[in-house]
Amino acid sequence: MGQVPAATRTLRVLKFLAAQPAPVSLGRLAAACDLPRSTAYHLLAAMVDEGFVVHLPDEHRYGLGVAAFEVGSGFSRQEPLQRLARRQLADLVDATGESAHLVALHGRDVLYLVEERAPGRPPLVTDVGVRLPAHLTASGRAILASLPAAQVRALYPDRSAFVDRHGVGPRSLSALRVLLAETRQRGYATEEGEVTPGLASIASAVLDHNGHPVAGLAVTYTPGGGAASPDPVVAAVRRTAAAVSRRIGGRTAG
Amino acid sequence: MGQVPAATRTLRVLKFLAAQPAPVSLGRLAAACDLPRSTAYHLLAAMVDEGFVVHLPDEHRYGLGVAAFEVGSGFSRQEPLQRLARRQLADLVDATGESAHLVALHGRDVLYLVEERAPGRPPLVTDVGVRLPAHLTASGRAILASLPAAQVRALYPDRSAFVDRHGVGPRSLSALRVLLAETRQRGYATEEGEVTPGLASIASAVLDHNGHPVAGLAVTYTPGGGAASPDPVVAAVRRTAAAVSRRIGGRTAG
DNA sequence: CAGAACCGTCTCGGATACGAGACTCCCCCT
DNA sequence: AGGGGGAGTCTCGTATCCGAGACGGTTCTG
Repeated sequence: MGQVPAATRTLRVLKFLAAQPAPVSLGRLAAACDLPRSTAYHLLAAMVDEGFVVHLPDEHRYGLGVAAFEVGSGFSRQEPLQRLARRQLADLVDATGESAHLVALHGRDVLYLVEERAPGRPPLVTDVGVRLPAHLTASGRAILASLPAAQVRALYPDRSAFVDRHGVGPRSLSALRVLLAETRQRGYATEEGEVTPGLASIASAVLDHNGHPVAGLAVTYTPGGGAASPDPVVAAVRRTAAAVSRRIGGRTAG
Repeated sequence: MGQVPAATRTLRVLKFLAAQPAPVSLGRLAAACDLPRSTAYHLLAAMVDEGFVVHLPDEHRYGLGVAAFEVGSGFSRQEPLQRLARRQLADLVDATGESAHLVALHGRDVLYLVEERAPGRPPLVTDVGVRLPAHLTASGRAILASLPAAQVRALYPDRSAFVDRHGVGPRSLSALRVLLAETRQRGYATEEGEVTPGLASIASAVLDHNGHPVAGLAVTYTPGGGAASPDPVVAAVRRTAAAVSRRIGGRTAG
């Protein structure tokens, strides 16, 4: 648990609360975060004081407070990932002649953070701020492939999680697992026509310093559309993802 | 600092980072949060591990990480305040026959969280998700009036912070201070035609258990428009705000 | 080139924060 | 009524986390 248990636990509690659809009781929280009861009270009291948690006395529940919201929008305002990746994405576009983008995983969706369009390329459905189902996009698959299996399972508890856009793509957890295993084996993620018919993508994950994915980075192109073999694109995408990973002190994938 | 210093400090660091327009150096952070340097490293290491902070090694800066974003959107998903206040707002609308809403302060803006329209009343410019300058709205003024003076000053560092919509409203920090002092004296906040000409509002703040405002609650009406004196509305607004405050374990204002 | 300023890492001893546990309410069962 | 489960609060001793400080590296700056 590192060197600052109280801090780590506080953050874990925050993440746990953020993952809940509704405020939870202290019992569930303590159990889920593996906290002694008295410690849970200490922590929650501090979090309430700082406005990160609201206590709902007559429901015996704890929910997220407005400070949590402020922190979240602070991320959007600072755009640390955008700041880091924009230049590298532009270089990638120059090198490949194709459009590139950066996404973050958000629940089961990918959220487009940066988009660099190649001149003379068709506009994409994607745009900054747009969300798409992660399991259908190359960048989403790159992220999912770097997650522990347990987390993927938690994200996709049943078949209803597998929406599709054009009748293609995985429809079950086992199908997704096969896809992600192939992705890891291959060393990069792909998608062909599953987001937009006629367009394909190649993606790789940006990893932080303990190998957890923080973003996905992809190039979208028209397969067979005059472009040469995708091999140089693959190399460029992987190189760029590794470069961005390095800039956040992360490991380089694979 | 309560009983769990490490947790409290972690949260303070998060709030500080969230308030910065760009990633900051460790020196500035340690100074601003009044942390010993080595402690700051301990904390940041834990926060980086949990994904709440990104370290940008070649800029010597620390910024918010994706976990911060997830926590923020967790608040939006849970809607703890909305959950608490919706019913009370509906009762308020029934009692007054006027439209009512709940807002949170976000930077210098108020963000509309819940809106209950009274039947047969004109639609408002406000709608859930809309932002308006806090110093022009009644609910924003109610919140600002409950904040320590130092925080108000920090929010409005210079005249450029004072945008206006219809040429009315405070244009300087001192004018705002007078307005807020009047508000405190009066016991509730008002606004007349500063958001939309021809409409006025009466508001009161929702306070948490240490008296900090977490939301503002207002009724909007047409002044002199056939309605009786605003006194019963004032009483109803204050009663509702106190009721919501109580539901989050807060103090009742005044 | 010297010096200052800052960043990141590490060590280690003392103050203290954390966790076991006891206690009280309150609510929901039979 | 009696019993059980869970919430909230408090105490207290000790294992352990925090902070002073030293060290090395790098970047400015005069």
